[in-house]
Amino acid sequence: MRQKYYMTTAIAYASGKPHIGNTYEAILSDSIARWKRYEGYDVYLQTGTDEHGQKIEEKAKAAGVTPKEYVDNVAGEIKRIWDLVGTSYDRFIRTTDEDHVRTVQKIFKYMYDKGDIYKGYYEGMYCVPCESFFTPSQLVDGKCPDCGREVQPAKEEAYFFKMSKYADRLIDYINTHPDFIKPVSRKNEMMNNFLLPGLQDLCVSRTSFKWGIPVDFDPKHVVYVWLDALANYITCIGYECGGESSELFQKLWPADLHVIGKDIIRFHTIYWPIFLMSLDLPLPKTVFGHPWLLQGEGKMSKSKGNVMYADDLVELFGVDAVRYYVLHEMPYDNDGSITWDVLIERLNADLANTLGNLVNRTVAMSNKYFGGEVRRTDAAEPVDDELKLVATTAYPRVKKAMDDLRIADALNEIFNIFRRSNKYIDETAPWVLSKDPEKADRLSEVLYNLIESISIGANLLAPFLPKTAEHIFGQLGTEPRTIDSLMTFGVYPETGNKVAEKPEILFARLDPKVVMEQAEALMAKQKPQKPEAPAVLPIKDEITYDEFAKMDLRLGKVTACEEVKRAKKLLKLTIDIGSEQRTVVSGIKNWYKPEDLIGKTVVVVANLKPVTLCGVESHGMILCASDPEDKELAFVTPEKALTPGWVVR
RNA sequence: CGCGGGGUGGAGCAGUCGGUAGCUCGUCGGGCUCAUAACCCGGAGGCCGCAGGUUCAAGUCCUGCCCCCGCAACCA
Repeated sequence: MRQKYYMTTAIAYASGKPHIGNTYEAILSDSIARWKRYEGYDVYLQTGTDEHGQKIEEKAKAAGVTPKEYVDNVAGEIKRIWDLVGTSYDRFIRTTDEDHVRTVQKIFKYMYDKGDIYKGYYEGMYCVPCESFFTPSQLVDGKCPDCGREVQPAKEEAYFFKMSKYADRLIDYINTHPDFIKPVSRKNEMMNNFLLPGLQDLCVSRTSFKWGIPVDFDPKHVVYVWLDALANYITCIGYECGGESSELFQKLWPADLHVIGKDIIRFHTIYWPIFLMSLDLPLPKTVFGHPWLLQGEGKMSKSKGNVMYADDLVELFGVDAVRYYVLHEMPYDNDGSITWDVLIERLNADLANTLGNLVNRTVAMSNKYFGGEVRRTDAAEPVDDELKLVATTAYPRVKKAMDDLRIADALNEIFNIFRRSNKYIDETAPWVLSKDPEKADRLSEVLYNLIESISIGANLLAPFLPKTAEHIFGQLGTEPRTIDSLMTFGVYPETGNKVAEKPEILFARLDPKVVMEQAEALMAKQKPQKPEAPAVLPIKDEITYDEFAKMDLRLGKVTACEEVKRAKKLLKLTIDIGSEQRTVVSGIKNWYKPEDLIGKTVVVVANLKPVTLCGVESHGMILCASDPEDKELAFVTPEKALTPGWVVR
């Protein structure tokens, strides 16, 4: 019986259309899955969408549709893109699927009955985008410690999970299972930052919004999205909480590999294992946190107008070109990057020149010299040995790279066959052999060696570029073969086989000029709304004198000034306003050095409500003049030296 | 000391156990003509961020420092 291999992608958050960086995970996982299948495993690949949460509820509201309508639309889009890039998943789960919802409710109840979840009362600060609560001590400068955005005070009755109960077991598991977290650098991060300092109990329910899985025995609560989302890995294959799980589940669990982005490692290596322990289920074998695909230097974002989408790329270059690029360009531990010019260069150099041209010239020669008939003659020469060696040792090398999840290295190993083959053509110079009728056997052997080498390469390539591999098989007049046969040279029929009559272009060379024009057209579509900052800002709405008179402006003299630590733009000023020394924080570090300001007389808004900025309380603000884009800035100062405390009006 | 990632020939990256610094692209020169102006060979080009230290030997280990990038963060 074949050994099972259960692997998953993270389910994609259905808040918007995924870009090529998100799509990378599907392509990566699919390639691993196809590779494992080729190796003989009985692979089950799971993917899907994560569809609950306050953020989606809000997005739907903004779009004027129900949350369900909203996620139906986005999930459809995600599935379409996953299909487009050829993801060979066995199930595409949605967290709104009925079976998932039901099982999550049971899981919640089970944990509650077991005492791992208890009801409490939550008082704290809530960050909407992160869907997380924080205690005041966890906040950073009064902001969300994860994303840094505004948090709102919130109190709610809530359910908590006793994380601490399982922490020791988890630490022990991580320490005794070196393959659990990959790459290892992430493991240290988790240990040092979360586990060793001590885990806090996790709030696992919400009452502040509705779009989630209701807790069935207390329906004003919905299940925390992460508990909901993570559970997909077991609900998807038929886990039955407290009952008889499906055969599929019995066979597949525990998962062999969770492929996830490096940003959600914490959820997968801490919370998820602990939830599983609570359910008395074994833990997944490996969690692989892959790096991100960045656009050039920076992250892709709609506001930058630099987002690249898989469907656009596929339309321009074809599926396999896109797959090749993202797989090849992604280092193991560092973030990869995608830009239009590197994309063009890669595709031309590797796919068109090295691979496409190789297949083309080989097929062309075979037709030209032997009418396409392939025949092995055993007219071997020492020069053949190295080619054969490269071809027959490629599989173990690729396997090693794949076992380490180093996909880019694996591809490189495969391309070494093609590079070596091109060189072999030069070494043997078939066009010279063809001129001598005596050398027909040798010529035939040379072409056989090439065709066999390319076949081996194409077989290895199939998990990564399935369509291309098929295309090559068609060109060579052969079929996929078993993985073990790749270590034997000479599996291609020794006689009686024919290659395609006319070589077909595998990958056409791209003209950078043309492609860049298309690219710019695409990018331009993204940012239609880009209002140029006007030279002069419009005048604000009228106010009454009384409203103006509420402001208390005073002259103040700067007596001390220093930088605010951890802040890039802030200076902390101490200002004598006659009656007292005021501390004012101002975002003018880019324009002034602290020592420049000491002794200056400035205008202070003296009755402004104090706020805390980067941990420093600012009581008042100083008046500055600047252009609309804040390129130039100067504080306002009286034309004559006057006494601090005097009123400005 | 907010978090994280880096500094290696023009660009992008590899460098596992410390032992002659490699790969892809580009560039220059040459070759070939089967092929998609493609393919093959060769050259140039590196104080491996800086400074100390350990060592027979350091890109690799230790200490300190500098710089870059992403995220976050407040411009009251």
